[in-house]
Amino acid sequence: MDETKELLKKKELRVTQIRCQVLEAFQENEHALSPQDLQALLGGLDRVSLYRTLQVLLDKGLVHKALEKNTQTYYALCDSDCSDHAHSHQHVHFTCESCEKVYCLEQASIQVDTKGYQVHTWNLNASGLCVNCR
Amino acid sequence: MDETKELLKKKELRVTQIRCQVLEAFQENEHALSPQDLQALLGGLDRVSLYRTLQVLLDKGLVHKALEKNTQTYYALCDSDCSDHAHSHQHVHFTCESCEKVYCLEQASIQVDTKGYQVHTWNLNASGLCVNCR
DNA sequence: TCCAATTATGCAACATTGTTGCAAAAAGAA
DNA sequence: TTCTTTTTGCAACAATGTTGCATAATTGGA
Ligand SMILES: [Mn+2]
Ligand SMILES: [Mn+2]
Ligand SMILES: [Zn+2]
Ligand SMILES: [Zn+2]
Repeated sequence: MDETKELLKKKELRVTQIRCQVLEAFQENEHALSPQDLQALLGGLDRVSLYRTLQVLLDKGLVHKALEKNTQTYYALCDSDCSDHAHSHQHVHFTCESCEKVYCLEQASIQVDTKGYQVHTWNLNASGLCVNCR
Repeated sequence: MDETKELLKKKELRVTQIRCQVLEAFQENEHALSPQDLQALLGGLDRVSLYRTLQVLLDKGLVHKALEKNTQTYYALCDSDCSDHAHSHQHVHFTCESCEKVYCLEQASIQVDTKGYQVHTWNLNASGLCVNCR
């Protein structure tokens, strides 16, 4: 059985064409994807269905929002230990100025002192040159 | 002469009503403002004129984008040493989960190790409780 | 103070992104 | 296959932002 089918069944989601296609697109790309990227990759699929598909994958902890920029939202696959109620995404998101891809840097370490402001979550969007373009 | 008029003249911008109003709104609020906030504060001014005004203030280094989230862009006053070609905004932006205001934390310190990715600029959006709501 | 040149504003129209309601289609269980 | 439930696709709508163009305001100088 397909890997994507397994993912969906584990989350008790129906296996549909669009969900498989979207998950496969993520698996075939190491960088985050915007809804527009997905539309281009998957060839003119319905916008509404795509947004609803992404919402379902978000809700079930299969993808997460990697970057929200300029009305352009990017998504990336979650870690296998993410679930409906426990999304843990305290990692750096990196936009390459050369290839314009958005990467999740799970391994990056960060230390912040916000002096009086009590931080619950943070979202660090860095940009520069990725390992491939450097 | 008004403080806002001086700011505009220093940047060789014409002194107009909408520019003064927008700058005053920023001066009277310690937190960042969205175009929608400004429309509400300044009472139904034209949307197009507001966006063009913000763009001019951006271009001249009078304001900067504090946060871009969910098609909602916030702006805040620059430091006095910002100019057309030298915007320096490597500071933390903080969204309070209680009062929903967006603050610039110039004093916060941050250290990131992105292991192989060469960071030119970064944008840290933290959320939690601000000093007033804590 | 008024004029002329330049710049800024307001309006209409449009673009993009995303959402909602609803009927038709597909998926899953039996 | 057949039935029930869920998902999809379409139309319509909403919010945010942009562009072109005519009108209005600003500024420097007569
Ligand atoms: Mn996740
Ligand atoms: Mn600035
Ligand atoms: Zn790159
Ligand atoms: Zn607060």
